Amino acid sequence: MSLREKKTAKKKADILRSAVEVIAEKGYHATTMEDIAAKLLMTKGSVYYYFKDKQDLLYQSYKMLLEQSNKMITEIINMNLPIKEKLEKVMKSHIVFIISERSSYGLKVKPEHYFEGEQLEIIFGLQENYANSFDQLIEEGIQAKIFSEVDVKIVRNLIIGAMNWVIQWYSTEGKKSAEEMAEIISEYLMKILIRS
Amino acid sequence: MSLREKKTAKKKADILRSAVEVIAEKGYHATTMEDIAAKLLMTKGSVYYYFKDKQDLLYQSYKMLLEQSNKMITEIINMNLPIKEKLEKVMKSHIVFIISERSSYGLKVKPEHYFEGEQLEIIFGLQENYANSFDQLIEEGIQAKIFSEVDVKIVRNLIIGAMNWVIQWYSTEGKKSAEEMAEIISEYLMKILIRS
Amino acid sequence: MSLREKKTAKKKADILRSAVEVIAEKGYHATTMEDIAAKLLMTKGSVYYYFKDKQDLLYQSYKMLLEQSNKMITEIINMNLPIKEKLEKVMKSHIVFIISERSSYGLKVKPEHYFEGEQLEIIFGLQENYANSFDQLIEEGIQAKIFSEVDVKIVRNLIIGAMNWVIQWYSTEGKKSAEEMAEIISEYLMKILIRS
Amino acid sequence: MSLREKKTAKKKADILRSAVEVIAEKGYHATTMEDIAAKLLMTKGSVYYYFKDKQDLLYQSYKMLLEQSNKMITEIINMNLPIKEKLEKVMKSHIVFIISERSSYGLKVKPEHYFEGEQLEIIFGLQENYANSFDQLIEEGIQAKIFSEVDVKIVRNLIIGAMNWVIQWYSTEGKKSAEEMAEIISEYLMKILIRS
DNA sequence: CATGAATGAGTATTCATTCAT
DNA sequence: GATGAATGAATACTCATTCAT
Repeated sequence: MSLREKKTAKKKADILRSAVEVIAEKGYHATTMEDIAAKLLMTKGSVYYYFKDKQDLLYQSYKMLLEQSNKMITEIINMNLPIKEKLEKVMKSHIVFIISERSSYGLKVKPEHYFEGEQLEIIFGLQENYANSFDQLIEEGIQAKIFSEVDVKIVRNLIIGAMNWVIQWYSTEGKKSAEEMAEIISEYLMKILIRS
Repeated sequence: MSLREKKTAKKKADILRSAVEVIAEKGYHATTMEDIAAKLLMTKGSVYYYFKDKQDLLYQSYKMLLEQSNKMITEIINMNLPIKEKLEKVMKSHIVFIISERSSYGLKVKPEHYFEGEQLEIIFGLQENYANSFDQLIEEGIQAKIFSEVDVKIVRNLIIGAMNWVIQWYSTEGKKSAEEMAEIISEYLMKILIRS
Repeated sequence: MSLREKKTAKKKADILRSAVEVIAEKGYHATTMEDIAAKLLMTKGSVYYYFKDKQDLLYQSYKMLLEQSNKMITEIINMNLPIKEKLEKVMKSHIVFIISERSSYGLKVKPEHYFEGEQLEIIFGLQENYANSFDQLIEEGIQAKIFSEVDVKIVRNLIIGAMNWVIQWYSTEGKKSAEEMAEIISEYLMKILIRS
Repeated sequence: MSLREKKTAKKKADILRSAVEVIAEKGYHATTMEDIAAKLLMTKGSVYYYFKDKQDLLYQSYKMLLEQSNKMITEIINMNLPIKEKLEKVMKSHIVFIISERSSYGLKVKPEHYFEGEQLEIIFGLQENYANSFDQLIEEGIQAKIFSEVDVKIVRNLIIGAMNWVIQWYSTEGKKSAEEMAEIISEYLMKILIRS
C-alpha cells in the first residue's frame, strides 16, 4: 500500500469511527452528515468523497464494528485458557469495547430496516458468526460440566443484551473505570451460566 | 368524564399505542406522523387535534409506558408474596409487556436527546421510580439473605438491559409464547441474584 | 368528479403546463423545482404535494404533450377531407401547438435518458402512435398518387424535425402570427411530398 | 508552433471533441466534467489545465463546431459547381458531420442561455455567418431560376431544422450509412426549393 | 503537467406543522 | 372534529472548482 493509499485508508477509518460514535449517540436518522463531518473538522463534501452516501457510511461503520468484534472473539477462542476464563474475557472485551467506542454492537433497531440485499446478508453473516462463537463458548462450558445446561441461544441473547445496554447507563464520570465495570459485570453475568 | 371526553380519551390512547408501536419499530426520527396516523386510518391533521406536536406524542407515549410499568411494579410489590416470586413476577410482566406492546421501556437513545425541562424531569422521575422499585425488591431479597450481596444498581441495570433487549431477538413466529419465554428468561436472570 | 377532485386535477394540469414551458425553455436539468413552482406563485413543497418527484413531473408533462398531439392527429385523420388537406392540417396544428405551448414534441435528448421501464414503454408507444399516424397519412397520399413515392419514415422524420425546430427560431415579436407561420411552413414542407 | 504547443493544441482539440460528443448525447447540464475527462482517461483536474471552466469548454466546443461548418460551407461556396450541386453538397456535409460527430450544430436550447457578452456575439456571428452562407446559396438558386421564390430565411431554418433533427432518429445500426442517408435526405429537402 | 483531495454553493426531497373549509 | 392543501425549514447529495503535492 502506497503512502497515499495509507492516508486514504486512515481517513476512511477516521470517518467511520466518527460516524460510529455519533450514530451510537444520536441514532442514525437524527445524525446528519454535517454532524459526522464537523466532528472531524471536515465538510460534508469531503465525507462524500470517501463514502457513497449516508447509508454506505452506516453499512461500513457497522460492518467494521462487527468485524472487530468477530476478530476479538476468535482470538480469545483460540487462546489456551480454561473455558470460564475465555468467556469472561470475551465479555470484558465486549463491554470495554462498547464503552470505549461509545457505540453498540447492536443497531438500535433491526438491521432489516437499514440494509438489504447483499449488505444485509453480510451483516447477518457477521452477526451470526459472533453469535455462533459466543454459543460455542457456552456449549463448551456445558460439555465440560462447568456451565449448567441452559438454552444456549436464549442465554447468549440475554448476556449480549445486558452488555449492549451498558452504554445506556454507564457514565464515564462514575467512580469505576471501564475495565473495573467490565470485570464486575462479567462476574455477575457469569452467574447465569455457572453450575451452582 | 362525559361521553365526549371519554371518546377523546380513547382516541388519544389509541394514537399513543399506535405511536409507541411504530416508534419502537422504526425509531423516533424514522417515524413520520403519516405512519402513525395511517396505522389508525386517520390523517396527519387529525393527530394534531389530539397532540400538540410530534415531540408531545413521543413524550406522552413514553410517559404512558413508564406509568404503566410503574403501576405494574407497584402492584406486585404490594402483593403478599415471597420476595423471590415478586421479583420474578416483575420480570415476567416486564418481558410480556415488551413483547406484546412491541415496544421498549427504554428509548433507543438517552431521554436527554428527546426531552428537556419539566418533561425530562418527569421522565427521569418515572424511570427512577421504576428503578427504585426494582432496587427495593433486590435489596429486600438481599436483606432476607435470599439474594447474594450484589451491587444493586449494576445488577438492576443488567437485568433491565437483558429484558429490554428481548425485543431485538424474540420472534413471534418462534415456538415459545411470550409467557413461556418470560418464564424462562426470568428464571435465568434470577440466577444473577440467587445465593448459590 | 367532485369539486375538490376537479380543483386538484386543474392544479395538476397547471403545474404540468408550467413545467412543460420551463423545461422546454431551459432544458430538464437546468430547470429547478423552484422555477416551476415560482412561475405559478407556489412553493416547491406544493409541487411535491402533487408530484412524486421531478422525474415524475417530466414524465407526466411529456406524456400529456404526446397524448394531446395523438388526440389531435387522430381527430384530423378521421375528418372527411382530401388527404393533402389532412396532412397540412396536422402540420399546422403541430406547429401552432409548439409555438403556443412554447414546448416541443421532442425532448431535447433521447427519452432513454430520462425514462425507463414502463414509463419508457409508454412514451415510446405514444411516440410510435404519432409517427404511425403521420406515416399513415403519407402512405395514403402515396396510394392516391398525390404524393410521390418517398421513403415514408425518413420523410416523416424530416418533416417532424423541421417543425420541432421552429421553436428555436420563431420569434413572437416577428411580423407573422403563429398561424400564418404554420401556414407558410406547411406549404413548404408539403413540397417534399407533392408530385411534381 | 513548437512541439509543446502542438501537443497542447492536440490535447485541447481532443478534449473539445470529447466534450462535444458527451454534451450532444446528454445535454450540457447533465454532463459532468468527470464524464468528459473519463472519456479520455483523464482526471477532471487535468481538464482544468486546458480550459478555464465548464462554460469555457462548452463555448470553445460550440465555437469549434460552428467554425468547422463555416469553413466547410465557405469551401463549397467557392467551388466551381452548379448551384444545385453546391447546396446538395452543403447539406450532405452537414448531415454527415452531425452523424459522425454525434453532435448538433444547434445547441438543444438557445445560445442566450449559455453565453453572454462577447462570447454570445461571437457565437451569434458564427451562426449568422453559416445562415448567411446558406441563404446566399438559396438566393443564388432563386436568381438562377432553379429554385422557386421561397422565403429564404424560413426555408433555411426548415432545412437546418430537418437536418439537425437527424441525430434524434438516425441509428448507426440501420442499413444505411451516413453518406447514403445524407444523399437521400438532401434529395428530399431539395424538393422544397426546386421549381416544379 | 497531472491528480487526489477538499470545498461550498446549489438542488431535490422530506416532513412536521398550520390552516381554511 | 376531520382533512386536503400548502409551506418552509432541514438535510442528503452533486458537482464545478481549487489547490497542494
